[in-house]
Formats: sequence, C-alpha cells, structure tokens
Amino acid sequence: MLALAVLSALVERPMHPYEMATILRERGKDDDMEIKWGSLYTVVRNLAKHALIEPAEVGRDGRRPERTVYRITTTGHDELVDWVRELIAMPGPEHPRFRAGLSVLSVLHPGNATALLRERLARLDDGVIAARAALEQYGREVPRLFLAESEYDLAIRVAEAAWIRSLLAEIDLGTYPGLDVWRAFHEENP
Amino acid sequence: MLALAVLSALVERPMHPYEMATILRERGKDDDMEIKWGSLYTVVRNLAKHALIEPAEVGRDGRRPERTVYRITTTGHDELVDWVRELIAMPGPEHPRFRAGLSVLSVLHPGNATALLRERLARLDDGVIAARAALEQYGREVPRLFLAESEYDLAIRVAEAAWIRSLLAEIDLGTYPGLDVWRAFHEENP
DNA sequence: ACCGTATTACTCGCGCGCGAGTATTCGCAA
DNA sequence: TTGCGAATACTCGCGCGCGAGTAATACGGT
Repeated sequence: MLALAVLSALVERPMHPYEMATILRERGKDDDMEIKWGSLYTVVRNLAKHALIEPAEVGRDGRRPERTVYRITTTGHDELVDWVRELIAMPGPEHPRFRAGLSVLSVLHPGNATALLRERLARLDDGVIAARAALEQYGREVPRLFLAESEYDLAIRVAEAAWIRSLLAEIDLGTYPGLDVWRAFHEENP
Repeated sequence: MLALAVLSALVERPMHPYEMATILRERGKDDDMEIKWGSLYTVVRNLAKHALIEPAEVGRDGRRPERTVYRITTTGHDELVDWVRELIAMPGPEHPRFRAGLSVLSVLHPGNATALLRERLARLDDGVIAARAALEQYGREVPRLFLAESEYDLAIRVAEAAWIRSLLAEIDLGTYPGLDVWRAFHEENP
C-alpha cells in the first residue's frame, strides 16, 4: 500500500524518500491508507529492485547526508495504473472493526448494546459534521477530483449512521425479533 | 482479532483449538474478520499465558494426539466484553482498499476510470443480490441477532453502490467540475 | 484386502514489517 | 555565541505472524 503512495507521488515529479513522506503527509494520504513510515526506505528499495522506480540523481545539499532522488519508470507507471484499476474495479472483502464487533454483539446485554450503539452514533454524527466542514473548506483549495476519497468516506459514514439509527429504532419499538430471548439470556446468566 | 473470535467461541462452551476453528469457519466468522488459521495455536497459547483462558482437561481420543480443551476465565470474559464495547462504541479510522484506489484515481484517464467504476458497480450489485438472498435464507435458520454483521455489510454495500452511481451520473452529465482539465491532462501526456 | 484421498490436529522457521533509535543540521531565543 | 528544540534524513534488529509442512487416522471405493 505504501508502495502505491510512493508511486503516485513520483508520478508528478522525481523525489527523494524523505520528500515523499513530507508530501504524502501534507496531502493526508495516511488517512486514505494505513501507512507505517518506518517501512518507507524498505519499500523504496524494493520498488527500485523490481525496477518500478530508479535513482535519478544523488545530490548533496550542504553538509547533509546524501539523498537519492528517484524517478518512476515506464514499467512502474504501468504497474501503478494496473494496480489502481484493480482497486477500483474489484470490490474486495473488507473487514471493518465495527463488523467484527457486531458479530459478537450477543455477548453484551441488549441494554448495554443499545447504549453503546447510541454512543457510536453520536461520535459518527460529529465526524460527519466535521468531515462536511473540512470538505467544504478544501473544496475551495483543491479540485474536486482529489477529494473523491473523502466524499466517499463521508457517504459511507452517513450510511453507517443511518443503519445504526434504523437498528436502534427497531429495538426501541420492540419490533426486533428475539429481543426478549436475548435479554432473558443475559439476566439468567449472572 | 483472532483472539476475539476464540474468546467468543469459548463463551458458549469449552473447546479444543481445532474445534474452535471448525465452529468459527462454520459460522463464517472469517468473513467478519481477517483470520489467519496459521496463528490459531499461537493465539490460544497467548490467551492462556495472559490467563484469559485456561486448560480445562487434556483428553485423548483413541490414538489421536492429545487435545487440550480450554475454557474461558472470568478475566477473559471481562476482557472480551470490554473489547466488544470498544469495537461498538468507537468508530476507528478504517482503510478500505477502494478508498486508497480513489485517492489515486487521477492517474487514470477519466474514460477508463468511469468504465472501471461501472464494472465495480455491476459486481457490487451482484453481491448485493447474493447477500440479500443469503440473508433471507439464513434468516429462517438463525436468530436475527446473529445476522447483524451481515445486515450491516449489506447496507454499506448498497450505500457504496449508490455513491458510485451518483458520481457516475455527475460525470456522464458533464456537471462534474474539472472534468475537462482531467481529460486534457491525460490526452496531452502520452 | 488395498489404496488413495480427506480429515484431524497440530508444529515450526523464515521473512520482513516497523518501532525505536541515531546523527547531523537548522533556527531562534536569551 | 551558546545552547536547545525542531527538523532532516535515514538505519536496524527483534518479534512474531503465518504459510507451508507433517503425521496419524478415518473413510470410501473397487
């Protein structure tokens, strides 16, 4: 994944690793994908080994340690495009933590579960407000195309909130089937 | 994560590791969370070391190698509940692969991008149909409570599909801002 | 009776991810 | 002008995740 970020950074211009890190952090790429900066130099070396990028020049700035500036190769560019194609076209199996939580929801007392769901809902709503504000802000500085990930993220959060709301509604109205069994189980087992 | 699954399995009754694997696979827990079965015995040993589970009996079935049956401890149960609480109440930062893809969407020609988005949309819709069918099926065998994760998953997929549809609509109608710049860039750079 | 394949039930080592550390330089305040 | 924190630019080793392997038994076919 970090490799994807590196390649995408090198598309606009050649860079040395530390500069990539700076740029990518500025653009908030570490919100879009899980990035461990400790792996940066390893990843860069690997990309170079597979000839997806190549050293362009080895500069020295004053007395600083020498920096190797990398450029993306044609193979690298092709690989990048293929990679993105797959990420876009193929819905892979995702594993959000919330889903894992839901899959063991039954270990909680229903009363507790609903309270926690309401808590998540509140945080989610806050997040949505914040995200909308941030989007409106960035929307004036950056072309819309570069905000697609954030717009997507926002849409998903809204959907999650809506789903939780509908679940809570069913439970509150008592129309959720098996609710009594669920509650009974937790009140019998101390 | 696998630890979560193990604990949740041991809540209903004591078990030996291989049995956990069987049960968890049957229940499709490996759809809910990323599970590497190679780590099962390591994880179980760790849980035991931290006293979240403990050996209950060491049985031997015929000439088979001896199997250690584990039971969950009180500490283990508390830890499990705390863990689930956090998973439910705290929306953590998620990193779906699609989001990473979107964040570098600009490396594709817009025509290509829309084609790939349409492809994803198709696959997504198929998935939704299948998931709905599966849910209706399981709905007769299993209490609704144990399908929450799948219902959630379905809702999110539907939302993703809707978002993609609205994005495609904007692009098709030409109302997506910066579309011409995007196309121009890719047609100038060979 | 014989063989092959599936299932049960685990073990283990190697690979590499990445947190924590390092060394140098720059900026700025007193 | 000296000192000190932030920024620059990397390196490295240890930890452990997990794929690939193992070995024994059960089962089904002929």
